[in-house]
Amino acid sequence: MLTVPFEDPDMMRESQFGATFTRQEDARTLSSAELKEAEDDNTDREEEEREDDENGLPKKKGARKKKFSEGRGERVKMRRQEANARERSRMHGLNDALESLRKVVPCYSKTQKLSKIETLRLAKNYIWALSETLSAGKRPDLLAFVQTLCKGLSQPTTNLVAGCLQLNARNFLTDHNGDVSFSGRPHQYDSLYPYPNAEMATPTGLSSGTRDSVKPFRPYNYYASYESYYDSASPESSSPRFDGQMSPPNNYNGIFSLKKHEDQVEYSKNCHYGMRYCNVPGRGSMYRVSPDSHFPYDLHPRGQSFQSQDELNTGFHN
DNA sequence: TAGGCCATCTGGTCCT
DNA sequence: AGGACCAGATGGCCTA
Repeated sequence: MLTVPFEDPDMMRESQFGATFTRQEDARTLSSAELKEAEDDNTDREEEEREDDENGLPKKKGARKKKFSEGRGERVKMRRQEANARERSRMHGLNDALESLRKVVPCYSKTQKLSKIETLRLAKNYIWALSETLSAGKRPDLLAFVQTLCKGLSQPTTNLVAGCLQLNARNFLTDHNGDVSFSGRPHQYDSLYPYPNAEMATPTGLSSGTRDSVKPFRPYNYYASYESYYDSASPESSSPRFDGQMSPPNNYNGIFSLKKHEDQVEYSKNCHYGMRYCNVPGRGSMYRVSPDSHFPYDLHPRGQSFQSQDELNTGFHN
């Protein structure tokens, strides 16, 4: 099926026989004359190959190829063009889907788009991190979360995440193995935990208080904290490798706070972010909504303003 | 200038 | 036969 009108001048930008045109360029449309010329070229080449035979016999086995009738040749080229158009359309659809993914993944930025591969990696990390959070049933370590997000991402992307998080990228750079390691205290970390009663497992010593326990402050051992929390596996465990690259999200939005981009309205409509944590009829929310909810990881019922997230966002947005 | 990323073309394969 | 999907090739653009 033709998904795009064949006549669509934009879609039908043609670069027959190898030439390529970018979307911005005013690529020419192959004229029928050019098509005919190309066809003749091919036919001529075939003829030459046959004539090259020293015995004067056709080089190619079998009966001499039936010369395309003009009508058939045109039809073949037409089908090629249609196939090209379909392929373009298909790839555009794929790119649209990728763009959608970019928007729901942390650190969406219109100006600094994540590459395709980085988007996929980040999405995978994001899913993995969220899954871990859910299965753990407790508040995860923020840095661990970030580190998980950055696993396998490129340096620029990691920096981007860092920028979003207002953290120093050095704090969660990857080592040579592609692992994320933390080597310093995130000075602004406390600001991410504005709730005095934070009960989740926060980086040791960083939360202003916990109900479970108060762990000693170990400023240079966050990775250990990360490992303990995500001791099951790393995102890599389910994928072959990361090529030692890591990529960072653009803003803190999807994860620790709502993204403040143009789609925010849509989020509200579609149970995006905020949930993705949609209300469950009769229960208010499918997740616990505690009065002393802790920003990054607590879930809020749709409709409630993510005030705390917004507050945090002010610090995260570039 | 090299390398990364991307869009497009193209031919092959599979499926309906 | 024709469409979807895929991967390789190619060339343009951008950035370090």
